[in-house]
Order: sequence, then structure tokens, then C-alpha cells
Amino acid sequence: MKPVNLKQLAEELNLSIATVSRALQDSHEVSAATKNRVRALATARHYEPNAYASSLRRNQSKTIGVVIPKVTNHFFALAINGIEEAARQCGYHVLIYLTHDDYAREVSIIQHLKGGRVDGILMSVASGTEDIAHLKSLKETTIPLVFFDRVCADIHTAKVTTNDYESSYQATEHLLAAGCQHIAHLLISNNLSIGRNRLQGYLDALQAHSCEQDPSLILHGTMDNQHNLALIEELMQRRPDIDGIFASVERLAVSAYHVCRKLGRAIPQDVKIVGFSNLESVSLFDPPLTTITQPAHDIGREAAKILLRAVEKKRAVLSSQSLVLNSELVRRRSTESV
Amino acid sequence: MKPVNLKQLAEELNLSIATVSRALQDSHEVSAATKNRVRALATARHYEPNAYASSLRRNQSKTIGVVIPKVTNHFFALAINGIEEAARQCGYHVLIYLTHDDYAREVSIIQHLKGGRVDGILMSVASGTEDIAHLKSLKETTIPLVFFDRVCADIHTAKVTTNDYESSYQATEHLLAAGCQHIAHLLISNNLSIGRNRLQGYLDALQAHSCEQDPSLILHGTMDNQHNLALIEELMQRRPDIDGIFASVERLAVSAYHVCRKLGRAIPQDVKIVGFSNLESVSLFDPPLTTITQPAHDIGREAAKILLRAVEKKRAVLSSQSLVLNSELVRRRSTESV
DNA sequence: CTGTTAGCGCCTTCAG
DNA sequence: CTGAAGGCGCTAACAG
Repeated sequence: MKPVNLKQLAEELNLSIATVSRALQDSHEVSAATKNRVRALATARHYEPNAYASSLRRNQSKTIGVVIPKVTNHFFALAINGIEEAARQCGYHVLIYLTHDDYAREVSIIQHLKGGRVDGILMSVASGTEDIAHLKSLKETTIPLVFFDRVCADIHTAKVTTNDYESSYQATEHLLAAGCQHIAHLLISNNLSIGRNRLQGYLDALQAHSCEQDPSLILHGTMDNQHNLALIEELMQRRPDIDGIFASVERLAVSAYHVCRKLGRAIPQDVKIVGFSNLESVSLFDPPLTTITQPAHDIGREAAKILLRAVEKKRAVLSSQSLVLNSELVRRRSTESV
Repeated sequence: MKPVNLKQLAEELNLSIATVSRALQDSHEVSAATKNRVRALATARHYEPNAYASSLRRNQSKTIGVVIPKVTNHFFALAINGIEEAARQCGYHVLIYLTHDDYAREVSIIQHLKGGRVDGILMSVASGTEDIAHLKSLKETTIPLVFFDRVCADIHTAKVTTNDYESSYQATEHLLAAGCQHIAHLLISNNLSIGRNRLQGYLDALQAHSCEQDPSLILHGTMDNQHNLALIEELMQRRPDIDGIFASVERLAVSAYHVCRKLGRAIPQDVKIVGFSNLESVSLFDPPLTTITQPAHDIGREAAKILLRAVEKKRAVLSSQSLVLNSELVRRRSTESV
């Protein structure tokens, strides 16, 4: 059975379609009496306006697109949660697109979105993205774009990020203060804004404490986790003097943890590990894993708010609306000592 | 700048709108020559059809709605991943709606979706849902519905689930075989299909091994995790004879793990724990947590496939298309012994 | 092979 | 306060 439409309601009420439409939108120019009649029938018939017709007519879809690498990364799951919250409050819907860090997919998604399916886009760029023509071309549309977490420096728009540089600096100092002499840094792609910032925080902290900056201690991971495990193991065996590890992403922190155990390197006695992570369950790791935890939910919510504000006012987002939220360095106690 | 439309292309090519439309859809009834002309201009102008206009006209949105309690539960994140994969392959888009296990929200979401925003719905019901009128009313529309994981027995449609009863039975036997005498069962809501099945598997396994079925060993958790921790702690102290725990959901498994540590009950020597869980990081827990892991990605993918098949053929989904996938009992070795 | 025409359901001027 | 009419962009029937 097809859903009822305005025409059917109008016929049944002996009113014009226009009046019914206005009544349902609570327009001032319709009498309270007819409003009530209309509303009564509408709810009785479970009338629901056709989103596509009204989107076409009004030229706005009340929908935002979220383009992220993966949803199985807990950071992004939390961010979506925040985004959905903000969107729902404003009566917006959320379309999800996953790039799986694949540049070609990202391009095709953005290209499609330019057709006007969404009123605005929230995005965390794929790790492989270098050519940003597809993103620049969004400027020629009326679709606002807000970046979160993995931003694109060359695009002039609002960005919601965390203080990656500072927290990486702080994490490295934490390791130095704990007596580490040879701190490895694990990162995925130095192509990514976050990867670069985190690496720089690490490097600058080492320099500030006149500690060696050995390039051979910096390991570039890949998307393949098995491969990463092998790379880390190789590094740890080649450099048995490593007594600290700073992992730029969760996956690598967990992998490093794994490798240390496998090699029988005691954590934290032999090797201390700090990593970016949003997994709650790391609190149950024993020995403890110190983490830098991002306010993922807030990042999503704030990014969505900025986007929605622009969408509602049909104005461009300004880079001056960018936001930097603070991550938290969580040092967990060993469960032995609880 | 507004995106180009068919009209503009048609004018520039001295063709009718209809021909341009047909050319872009690769219709047989248009010459190869004009097709090429049209396509060339379309790509040059970055033409992208307006999704809303075409949805309105064709009366199909190429969009499916996914209604789930939360996205921060890793099971659902994995499921979305599978859903997105299947949807993308068929050229479908994915709208996400979160109920947060709130009945009223679920009703309002479904009500809205009946307006025709989506061509089909994939859903895992909220834990508080008892009245299913809103779901039944979907039958009166042409919108197919497929349940996954948290299904609703009274609705006559396809359901994709896991062998909860069997794997719970198996998990309980696993604990019995390991010598447990007093096995607690932790669950969230016995209102949920999965909660009931899992509880029944536990009960039947106990009975089959003529083991005590003490109702005081069954703990009903809530949505509030702090509260759950307190409840579990209270139970463990009231019944110090408990030597096995079977947790029906991840959250409770992790909480039980926590409480045991806090109370100094050695795992697995004093207490053995088995829980449903999709967290990869539990593999790093030490001592090990035996888990029942659902094929979450596959569940999402298969559910989406069934839905999309129905959508494409404009046919109802049959309950005979239901699928039961197998969970895996993963017994992890202690890292001590690696 | 191409063009003309008629809507999909809704909103929004413009007239009464 | 209400109605009539036009059109958002696209597709599909019907003519040529």
C-alpha cells in the first residue's frame, strides 16, 4: 500500500492541497479550526510527507553525509554517535560512506555527493589521499564541508581536531620522565595531518630533552596488520635497546603490546608503551597500557554542529570556526596494585 | 554554484532533455554517436543526476535505513561495515539511525521511515521494545524489513541471527567440563530474543548435566554500567562459591572480569569467565577471557543482501529466507604460556 | 533514433 | 483565510 499524500488528505477534507500543506506546516495564514481538522486526519492516516518531493522542491535534503575511512575503528564509531546526536536534534538525517582508506572510493563518493544528495559533508580523509582536486571542487557547489580528525590542510574550511602535537609531546615527555632512553615511534602514514603532527610532537620533545633522534626508530606501518606485526618484531629485535614505544594509532599500540609479550619483553619494566587509543577495554590490559584518548564523541558532535549551523543559514563554513579539543593522557595503574 | 542539470546539457547539445536522459542511462534507443557527445559533455561539466528528482520520479530512493541501538557497540560497527559493503555493491546508500535502546525513538524513526525515505529497513530492536505496533504497521507499506541479531519473533519477515541457543549451551558445557559447579549467568534484558535464547541454552546445559539451576545465580543487568558493576560485586560476595560466569553480552563479560580482579578472585583458577564479545582487544587480556564471537560482519552483509534482493525485485521478504550463522567459541591461551 | 508531453508529491508565489 | 497554477529535475509513455 502506498503511503497517503497531501492530495488524498485534501480530497477527504474538501480542501485544496495548498491549504493542507500550509496547515501541516503550522502556517499563520490558516484558521485554527481547519488546522485541527487537517492535523487530526493526518495523524489518523499516519501521513508522513514524502521526503524526496519536499527535498526536490525546497532544494535541501535535511541530510548530511559522513565520509570516513572505517566504522570499525572505535574512534569513528564514537564520532558517529556524536554526529547523530547533533543531527537528530536539528532534524537531520545521516548518510554513512566508508572509504576504507581507498582514494578512488573517496573521490567517487564525493563526486556523487556533489549531485545534491546531502546538504553538507563531514569528513575524515583517507590515508592515501594526496590529490585533493575532488575536495577543492566542492567549493564550487553550495555544499559545506567540515573536516574532523584527519583533516586536509590545503582546504579552506572548518576543522575539528585534537591537540595532537601537544599530546604527543606530552606523551613522549612522559616516557622520557619514566627513564626511557630509546623511544620508538610507530605511525601509519606521514601523509596524514594527524600522523605528521604526532610525529613532530615526538621529535620536538626528544630534541627539547637533548635526546637522540634516530630515524631508524621511526617505523612506518601499513594497512596490513600482519605486516605491521612483522615490522615491529623486526624492529624490536634489531634494536634491543628500545625501552619505550610511542604509537601514533591504536592498532599499532595494540600490535606493539602484542609483540613485546611475544618477545618476552616485560611491560612496563623493559619497555614502556604509550599509544593513541579509544578502546575502553585497554583498561583491562595487564600490565597497563598508557593511552592518549581523544574526545571522539565531542569531536563528532562539535563538527556536526558547525556544519549544521552553516547549512541552516546557507552560509559557507569559515576556517575561523575550527576547533581544537584536548586529548587526555590516561595513565592506568597495574591491576596488580589495585 | 548550482550543479548542472539535464536541461542545461540538452540546450548546449541542441538535444531534448529526454534524449540526454536516455543517453546517460545507456538506453538502446539512442545512437552511439549522440551517446558519446552527451557523455563527453556530462563528464566535462561534472554532471551528477539529482538524486531527489530521480527518486521522486522512479519512486525508489536507492537507500536503505539501518536502525540499531548503538554504533559504539563493536558488534554493530562490524555489522554496519558488512551492510555498507553489500549496499555499495548494489549502488545503494545507507542511512543510520540510533535508538539508544529507547522505545519512543524507535517508534518515531520507523514512523518517519514509512514516509518513503528508504527502500528497505535493516533493524536490531531496542531492548525496551515490547509493543510492536510500529513494526507491524510496516507491513501495510511496501517497505521490506529484515531483522538482524536482535529480532522480533512476532514479526513475519526474514531474520539473520546467530545460533545463540547452541553456543550458549556449548559455552556452559565448556565451563562445566572445566570443573565449574556454580555458574552465574549475566544478562541485560530477558525481553530481548537474544537474551532469552542465551539464557535458555545456559539453563538446558545445566539441566542436561544435572547441575543446580539456582535462580539467584541469574543476574539481570541494566543499561547503567556502574550499576551493573555494583550488582555483580554484590552477587560475587553473596555467593563466594561462584566459580564460573557466563555473560550474555560483552559489556557484562568485561564488567565481570573487572569485578573478579577487584575482589582478588583469580581468573581462571578461582573463576572462569565466558562471554559474548566481538572486541578484538580481549585477546590481550591476561588472564584470558574465553569468548563467543559472532560473525558480525557477515550478519550485516547477509541481512543486507536479503533485503536488497527483495527491494530490487519489489517483492516482500519471506521469513523462509531467514539465516542462522554460527558463532565461534574462542578459547584463548594465557599469554603466560605463549 | 529523437522529441513532445505528462506527471512523481510537494511548496510557494499570486489571486481571490 | 483559501484556491489555482506553476515548477523543482527527472523519467517514461507515446508519437513521429
